[in-house]
Amino acid sequence: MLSHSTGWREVSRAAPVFAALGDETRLALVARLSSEGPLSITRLTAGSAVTRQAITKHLDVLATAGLVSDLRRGRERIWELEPRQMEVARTYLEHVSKRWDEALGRLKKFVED
Amino acid sequence: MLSHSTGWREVSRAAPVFAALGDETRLALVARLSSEGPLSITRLTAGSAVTRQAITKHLDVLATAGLVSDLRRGRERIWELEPRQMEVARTYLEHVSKRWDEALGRLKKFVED
DNA sequence: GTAACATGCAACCATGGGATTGCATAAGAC
DNA sequence: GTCTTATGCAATCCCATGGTTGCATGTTAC
Repeated sequence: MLSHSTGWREVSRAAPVFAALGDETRLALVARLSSEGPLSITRLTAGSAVTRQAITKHLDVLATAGLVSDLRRGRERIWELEPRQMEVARTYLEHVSKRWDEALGRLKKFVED
Repeated sequence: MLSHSTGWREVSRAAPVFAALGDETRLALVARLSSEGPLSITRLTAGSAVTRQAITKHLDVLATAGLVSDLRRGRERIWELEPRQMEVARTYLEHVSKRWDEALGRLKKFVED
């Protein structure tokens, strides 16, 4: 993909975040962490249908996207939400919506003239 | 995955939308459609590095997620943004952030008591 | 009607992603 | 010290996905 006028920098920053959120299991993990607060891997696994290892991999994906972070407490590993990174995705959507409205405005003006 | 107390319905609705947005090529398509307005397949292909067929497939993915819609104009197929579906993703992120804040609030109260 | 253009359809290929199983290691509990 | 619990690591499997090429079909232009 060539560098394009339409904010390519933003695209390549936001896409991985969306990709990380674009899986039901991961989105459910984000939901649980947001409502129940920081949780260990085994606790997160207990509420899910898949294996602990699968959950671990999903958490790694979320961590790579900057959506969660971990800290060690004794023998367990606690994961918590990193809501700042979700802002990247949210503002991106707002940005797109806004430009779309502007495009509609231009079209309307064009038709009227 | 078991039906869980944490808004599973919402999760399974929002995940496909995030998944559709989680690809650089597709996100770039969304960006172009938002800034330039409705465009045909060939026009969209012209600004991209991949094949027309690849672009078509990506548009199909976006359409399945409800993010774009198409209409025929003569021999060409015009694609335009469907910003309503992006609201689903945006409100989901807001929802998660809000619950996270509440969780922090509960934690703070717990520590203080 | 014929040429050029826009798109559709189908087969194919390579890679990555989601999930599993089995075993190893580290840290509390007693 | 031993047992149990929480996690890490690695190999493996299956399938979805992103991309391609080649050819067919429909539509506009002249």
